[in-house]
Amino acid sequence: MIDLHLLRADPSEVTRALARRGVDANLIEDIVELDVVHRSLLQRQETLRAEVKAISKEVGAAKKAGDETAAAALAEQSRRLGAEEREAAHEAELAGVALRNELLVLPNIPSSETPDGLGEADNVECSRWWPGSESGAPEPRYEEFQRVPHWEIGEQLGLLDLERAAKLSGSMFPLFRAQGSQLLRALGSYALQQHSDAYEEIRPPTLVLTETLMSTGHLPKFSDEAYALERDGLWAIPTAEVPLTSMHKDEILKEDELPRRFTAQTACFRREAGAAGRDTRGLLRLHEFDKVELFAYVTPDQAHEAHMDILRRAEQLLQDFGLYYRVLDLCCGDLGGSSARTFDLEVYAPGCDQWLEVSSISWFADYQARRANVRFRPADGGSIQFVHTVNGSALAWARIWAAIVENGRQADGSVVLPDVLSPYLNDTVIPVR
RNA sequence: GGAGGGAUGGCAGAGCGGACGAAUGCACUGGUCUUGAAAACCAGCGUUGUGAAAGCAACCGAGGGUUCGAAUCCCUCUCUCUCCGCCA
Repeated sequence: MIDLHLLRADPSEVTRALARRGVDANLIEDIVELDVVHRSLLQRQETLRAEVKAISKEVGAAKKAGDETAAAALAEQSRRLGAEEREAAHEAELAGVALRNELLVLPNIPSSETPDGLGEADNVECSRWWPGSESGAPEPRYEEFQRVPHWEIGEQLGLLDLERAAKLSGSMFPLFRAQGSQLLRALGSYALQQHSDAYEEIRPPTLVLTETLMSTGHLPKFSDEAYALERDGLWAIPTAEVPLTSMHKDEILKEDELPRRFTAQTACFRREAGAAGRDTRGLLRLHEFDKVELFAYVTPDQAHEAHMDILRRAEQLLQDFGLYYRVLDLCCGDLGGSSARTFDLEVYAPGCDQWLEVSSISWFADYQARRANVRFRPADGGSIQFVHTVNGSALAWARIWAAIVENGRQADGSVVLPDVLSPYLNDTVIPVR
């Protein structure tokens, strides 16, 4: 949610900023008008309420003085005003709900640093890395034996059983086997261990309340994207960002306990409703996948550094795995609705010859914190304000799994895994069967 | 799932129709005293909405109701504690 005060104070500035991501100016005008109406209704109600309270006091005084006639007359007057107040309250309530509903679907204001642009094609590539790139090695070239997609390798070596997965859950659900499953576990363990120096490890619930999914901005706008358990009023989380953002819901933190950093690995569930038919092979797009998330509540001053820390850590993991990747600075048009600025990390998978998005690292300013009502008390005694939130994947494992397996394929068909994973594996070589 | 108890300010805990935004204690902040600290004493000490301000309004788990008036009475829900049942 963006700040209503900001909208009141400078509607044209908000309109200009949101136009960068294609929001219609009329929508903002409507909200400003609704706000004026809402406040005047609220004021009318509160005035009536104050009168009722004042007269009620007089009733008590009159009764105490033994003047029953006066008391009855005052009570009658108060009753009439009370009826009026209820009516006013109802109107104010309706206006308030309408205002809130409009505000909830309004996206965040993009950072001034976020590049202009309307779609994917306008994202800015900031950097590329590949093994040896620091010391001037040329961009990687791939051997013919690395040009085998992971779903074929997975089947050949008994690492992946998508056919049986479909039998259980339908398409786009993975089933890892043997060393394939171990690789997945190793990836998660390695990452959580790497982050444990500064990020508290959390294992949150995977099913959450509607309001929890509201806080991050996934609802109300994107309900088609999430799995719902209607009978119980619960939603399957699309990312650990969701429970982490609401962990301190309705709390006021102390400035000196910020930043608070968390890391969590969870299953992530996505209906991928709008993506029917796209990237459906193998592990490219799944309804369920495991992901380690990095998250922090910060002060506005700490936000930039915290955002960069997550980016650095995600990149470090990719470098540890020796993967060829690029960093994209998402333009306004491709930015998620809650985000002010986002970097995407894409890994090159030689077997399917595609860049795979494996991380999305975002600064939300106070947009999510306002929805989740997470605030902090400044150390200098200033007034309470909303925290900022930042988060990013480090990393989304299914696609990393695919990239590692395709990269590591040897001429004989076996697969060599990154050395850094050896403490978590029996063997870093997956042999031909 | 069944029976019973509970939910009040940072914490503990009183209040159980009008004088309650809420006693008291602890914690915290400022002051006096002291070379400094402790103790003692004095003062202050929640959040939100609205407003230029004074002020007005809301908040005693949440939502609804009764009443001229609700922290206080009634209903529903949530969470929690104890006991029973079931279960990884």
